[in-house]
Amino acid sequence: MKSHAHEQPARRQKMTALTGRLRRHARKVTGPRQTILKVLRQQSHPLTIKEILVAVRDQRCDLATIYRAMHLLEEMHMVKRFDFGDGAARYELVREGDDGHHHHLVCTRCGTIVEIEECFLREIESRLAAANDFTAVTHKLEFFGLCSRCRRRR
Amino acid sequence: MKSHAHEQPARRQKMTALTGRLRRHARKVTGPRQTILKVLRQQSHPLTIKEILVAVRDQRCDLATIYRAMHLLEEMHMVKRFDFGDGAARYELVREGDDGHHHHLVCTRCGTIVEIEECFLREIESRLAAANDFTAVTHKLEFFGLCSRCRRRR
DNA sequence: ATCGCTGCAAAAATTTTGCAGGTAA
DNA sequence: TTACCTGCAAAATTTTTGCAGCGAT
Repeated sequence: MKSHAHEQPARRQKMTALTGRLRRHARKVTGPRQTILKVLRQQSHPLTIKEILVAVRDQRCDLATIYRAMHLLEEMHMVKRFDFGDGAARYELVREGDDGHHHHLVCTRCGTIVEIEECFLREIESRLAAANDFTAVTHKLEFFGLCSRCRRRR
Repeated sequence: MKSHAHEQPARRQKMTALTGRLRRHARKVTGPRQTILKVLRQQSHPLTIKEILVAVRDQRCDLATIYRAMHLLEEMHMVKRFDFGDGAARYELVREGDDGHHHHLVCTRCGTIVEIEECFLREIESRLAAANDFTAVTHKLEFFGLCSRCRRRR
C-alpha cells in the first residue's frame, strides 16, 4: 500500500535520521544519498561498492558518488566498513541505537555471510590497552569457514 | 645436528626449510625467493609489498616477482597474510613449529605494531561452527588504538 | 545566491597477467 | 633438457581526484 494517503511531494524531504545528521553537518540531502541508504536498509549484510552500484543502477548514480557517499556516511557513523580480506570494502547500515560493532562468519567458498551479534573481546581490549599503554582500543574480527551446503558439495 | 663437516659451496643450496618445501612442491630455489625470506626473517612485524620491495631493491627484484613469491610462500604456509584495513596486504614469516596464527595491536596514528601472541577465540570458533553448521572455522582479528607516544603528542 | 554535490574523465594505487628469454634441477 | 622463474610491459581492480555545471538550502 505504498500508493498514496499523502505521498510527499517528491522534492520535499522527510525528516529522517539521514536528513537530521546531514543538516547538522551542513551537508545536503540528495537523491543518490537517499537511494544508497535505501539499498543498505534492505540488506542485513554488508555490501561491496559494486553491489551497491548494481542495486542503484536505475538511478544512474556514478561510482565516484558512491565512494564519496560511503566516506561521508562512515564519518557520520551511519555506516560501518568491514573487510573480508579480499580487496573490497564492504559497508553495512548502522541501525538506530546501535554502534554497528559486530562480526561475521563468512563461507570461504560461496560467500554466505552470517551475522554474529555477540562481541567477545571488550574485556580483552581493556587488558591489551593497559598492558601496552594504548588508549581507545577497538578491534576488527571476522570468522571464516565452510558452510554446510558447500561442505556437502565436495 | 643436521650439518657436519662439509659446508656446501656458496652456489649450492643449504638445506633449509625453504629449500625442502620448495623442492617438495617441484618449485625452484631462486635468488629472489631467498632474498625475500631473508628480509622477512629480519622483521618481527608484517611487511607490505612495498616495504619488501625497498628492502630488496639492491638485488633488483621486480614487483611482480615479489607478488608471485608471496602467493607461493603463502600457499606453502611459510608466510601469513595480514590486513590492517588500509588497502595493503602485509606478510609475516611463519616461524618453525608455529602455525603463524596471532594478532596485532596497531597504532592508528603512527602505525606502530605490537604483536599479540595469545589467541582468545579458539573456543568461540568451535561454538560458532556448531551453532551455524560451519566447518574449518578460523578468524582474523586485529586491534587498533592510540599508542602512548601519539596520545601525548596532542 | 551560496556552497555543496554530481557526473564524467583522468589519475592513482595495488595487484595480476602475458610473454620471451634465463635458470635450477 | 624440462619445467619453472624472472623482468618487463601491459592490463585489471579498486579507489581517489579535478573540474564544470547543477541542485539543495
